[in-house]
Amino acid sequence: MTHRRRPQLSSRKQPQQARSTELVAAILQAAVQVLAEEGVTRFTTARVAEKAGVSVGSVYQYFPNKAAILFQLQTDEWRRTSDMLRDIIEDTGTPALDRLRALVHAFIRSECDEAEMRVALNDAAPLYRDAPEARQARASADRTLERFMEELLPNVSATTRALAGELITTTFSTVGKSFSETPRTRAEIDTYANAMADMFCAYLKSIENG
Amino acid sequence: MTHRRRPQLSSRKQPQQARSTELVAAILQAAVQVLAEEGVTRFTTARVAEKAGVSVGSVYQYFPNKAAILFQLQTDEWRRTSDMLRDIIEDTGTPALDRLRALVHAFIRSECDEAEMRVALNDAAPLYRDAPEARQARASADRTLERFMEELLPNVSATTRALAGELITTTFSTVGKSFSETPRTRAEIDTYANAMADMFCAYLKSIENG
DNA sequence: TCTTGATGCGATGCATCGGTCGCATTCTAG
DNA sequence: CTAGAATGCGACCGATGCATCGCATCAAGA
Repeated sequence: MTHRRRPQLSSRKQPQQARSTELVAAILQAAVQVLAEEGVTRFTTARVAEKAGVSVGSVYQYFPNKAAILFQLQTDEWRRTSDMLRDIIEDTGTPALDRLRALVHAFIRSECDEAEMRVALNDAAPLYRDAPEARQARASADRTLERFMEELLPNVSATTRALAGELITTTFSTVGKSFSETPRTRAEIDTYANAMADMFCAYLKSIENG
Repeated sequence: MTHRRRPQLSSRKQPQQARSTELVAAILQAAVQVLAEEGVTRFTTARVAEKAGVSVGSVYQYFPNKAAILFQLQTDEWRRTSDMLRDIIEDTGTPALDRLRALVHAFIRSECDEAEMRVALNDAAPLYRDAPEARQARASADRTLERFMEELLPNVSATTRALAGELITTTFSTVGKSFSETPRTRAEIDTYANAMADMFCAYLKSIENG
């Protein structure tokens, strides 16, 4: 590993007047469209600006560079899904394993929604992956899942629980991404999510029983 | 989805004299180095040529474009790992579940070897992913795994077996990739691979027992 | 109304990259 | 030995992309 770029991703300045906040919103919305319709390789500041009905200069008023736009989209995405997952986890009316199943279903479904955009956003990862902001953002999402694992595996050593947690979370996240790369029907999604939940449940039971 | 490029990936012409085959080898070797040391974003034909001690023109004698070089690397990679996995699967002296465990271990280990190159190669996927050659290459690898699944789940309907097979294969391939993105010690690799194998075994048992 | 900072603009600079083309060099068949 | 094919070269071209900068426009308080 050597010369990977460490682009500045934090925003250049905050919009203050009403028109500028609308402008930023328009840029982000256009960015999503460009990403979904053209893919990363054709994702350029000029195209985003054009689709947003805005000039390139305005884009650079609020984003230090191209990667920052993509990182913003990814960050928003992470926040949305982590909120969604936390809502499911904290619904302490239903049994833990059922919540796990619901979790898997929700995640896979959400991955398949707007799949084009998500796949392209994933392709863009090398543009911001090495930035410190990205590492930090990922870390915060793990906290809630950790607590959920304590609930799922109360009678198990911390190390094996951590291992199982890491395995399960990276499984449903990476497999979900891969699954959503090809178009799926609603039925396919449900059967697949069920299979994955079955796998997790079987695994967890096998751990509890020694 | 719209304007994704469909680059020509098949080789421009075959080397005939000795020096030209050496040249092609030098190019591919240099490509691996550039990819590992600089990442996709800095992977250019000029840099590859320079590191190979060769001119750009010579590169284009045997590769129609940049994507073709990357695709060649990926294809070789796929062939190596699929050969390795087949060797393990066809070792009919050991029980099926042990072979599955060996499979997981071997794959994860190989992913962690030369991880830099593999991660970068993965980042390059959008450059050739949509090409028909790539789809075809992936399909052939599935055949052997299908047969292995028949051995692992003999008393199960074809549909559930296919589902389980797809889930397991995409799991250990995508999770392996994700796992190898951060540097790992040998011990970490083994514990993680064991956990994954445990999960698969538990899942398979739960399927067999209804 | 005037002033001042915020906002918006887009032509333009600068860099890079992918790929080509005409020519030089090396091999090999006859 | 020689002719012609294969190979190798690298300056160069067109295209594209990212980002900037000086200027025009707008908003809002004095």
